[in-house]
Amino acid sequence: MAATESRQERKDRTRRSILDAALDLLAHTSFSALSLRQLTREVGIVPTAFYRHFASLDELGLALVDDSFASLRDVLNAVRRDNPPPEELIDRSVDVLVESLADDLPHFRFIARERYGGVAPVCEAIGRELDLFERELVTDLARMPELAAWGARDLALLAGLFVNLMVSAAAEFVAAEPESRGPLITRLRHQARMLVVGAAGWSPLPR
Amino acid sequence: MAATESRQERKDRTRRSILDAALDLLAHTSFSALSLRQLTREVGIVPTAFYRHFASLDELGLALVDDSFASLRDVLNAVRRDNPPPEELIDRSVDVLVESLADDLPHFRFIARERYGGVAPVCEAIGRELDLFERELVTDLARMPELAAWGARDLALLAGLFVNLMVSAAAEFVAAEPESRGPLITRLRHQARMLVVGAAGWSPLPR
DNA sequence: GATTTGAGTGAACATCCGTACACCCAAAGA
DNA sequence: TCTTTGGGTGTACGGATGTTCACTCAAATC
Repeated sequence: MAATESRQERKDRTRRSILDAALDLLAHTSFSALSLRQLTREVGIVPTAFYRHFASLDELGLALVDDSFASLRDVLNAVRRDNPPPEELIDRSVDVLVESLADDLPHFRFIARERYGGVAPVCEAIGRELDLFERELVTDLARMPELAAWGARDLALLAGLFVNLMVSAAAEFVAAEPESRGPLITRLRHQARMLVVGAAGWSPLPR
Repeated sequence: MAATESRQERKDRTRRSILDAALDLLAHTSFSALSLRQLTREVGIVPTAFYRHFASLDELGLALVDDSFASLRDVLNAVRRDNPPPEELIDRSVDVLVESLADDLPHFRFIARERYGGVAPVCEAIGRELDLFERELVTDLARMPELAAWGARDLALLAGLFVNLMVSAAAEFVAAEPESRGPLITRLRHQARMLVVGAAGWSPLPR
C-alpha cells in the first residue's frame, strides 16, 4: 500500500474497485438484480459513498459498458494498425477475440448477459457499440479481394452475420465450463471461415 | 365467468394467469430480478398461493421456457409435415418464425432476455431447447441438394450459424421499436438466404 | 498556517422482500 | 351425507433494500 496517495488517485482506485466488484457480482446475477448495498459491501465502502462516483446504478451500467469495450477496441485496432493482408484480417481478429475472451472474462460475461438483458440504457449502449463494430467491419470487408464487387448493403449483411457470430460465441464461451471451452473456440474459427469463404466455396474440413 | 368450475380447471386457470403475469412483468425486468410478491399481486392471489403451483421461482422459469418453446415447435413441425421442397424449407421456416415473433412477443422476449441472462437452470433449459433445434436443422439441411455432399460436422456448423442468426434476430426484433421491425425482418430474410446460398454463390440483391 | 473541498462515515427511515403458520371453505370422494 | 382434500387467505416475522442527513478528517487551495 502506498504511503501517501493523492486525492484523485484515491478516487480513481475506489472507482476501479466499484467496477471490479460489480463485474464480480454480475457473474452470479444480472445487472437489474444488482443490489447497491451488496455492491458497496463487496467494495468495502458504505452505501452512500457509491454516489460520490456514480449518480445512479444505471450510470454504473454505462461505465461498465465502456470499460468492457475499451480493451477490446484497443486490441482490434492494433490488428488493423499493423495492416495484415486482407484475407488474414478475419483470422487475426478471431484470434485476438479469443485471446481477449480468456483473460477478460468478466467483461465479456457482462456484455453477453446484458446485451438483451433488462435495463434499457445498458442494452442500448451495448447495441451502439456493436453497431460501431459492424460499421468498421464493413470497411474492412470491402478491402477483401473476394468481396470487392459487393455492394455496401450486402457487405453490411455479412458484417451483421459476423458480429452475431462473435457475440453468440463469446456468450457461449463465457457460459461454458472451462474444460469445454476449447471446442467452442475451434467451432468459432470454423464458422468464421465458413462465413467469409462462403458456403459455396466451402470445402469440407480435413479429417 | 363460468357459473361453476371444476377444481382442476380452476388450478389450470390460475397457473396460466401466473405464467401470463410473469411474461408481462418480465417485459420490464429480468427473471433474476422478478419478485414473488409483485408477481402474485399482478395475478391477484396472495404470495403463499404461488407455492401451490410451483415449488420455487426457478421452477416457474423452467415452465416459462417450456411454454415459450411449445408453440414455436408446433409451427415449425407443421412446416416440416407438409413436406416442402428442401430448397424452400428455410424460407418457409423463416416465415413462420417471423409470424410467431409478431404474435408471441412476450415468449420471445423472455427467451432473448434469459438466454444468457443470469439464472443458471433457465439458461441451461433454453440452451437445451436450442440444441434440439440445431440437431433437427442438421437433418433438414442434409436433404438440401446443394449440401448433399457435406459432412455431418460441416452441416452442424452451418446449422449453428443458422440458429445463432434466428436467436439474434428475434432478440433484436423484440427489443426494437414497433415501427422499425419491418426492416429487421427483411434483413433477417436476406441474411438467411446469404447463409444458405453461400457467400461465393451469393449474387447482389436486386435494386 | 488557515480555509475550503470532497471522499467516506454511520445512524435512521420507510418499504419491500420471502417464508412460516394457522385458518377457511368449496369441490371431490366415501 | 359426512369426510377429506387442496387452492386460496391473512397475519406476522426477521432481514435486506435505496435514500436521507448531519458528521469527520485529510488533501488541496489560498
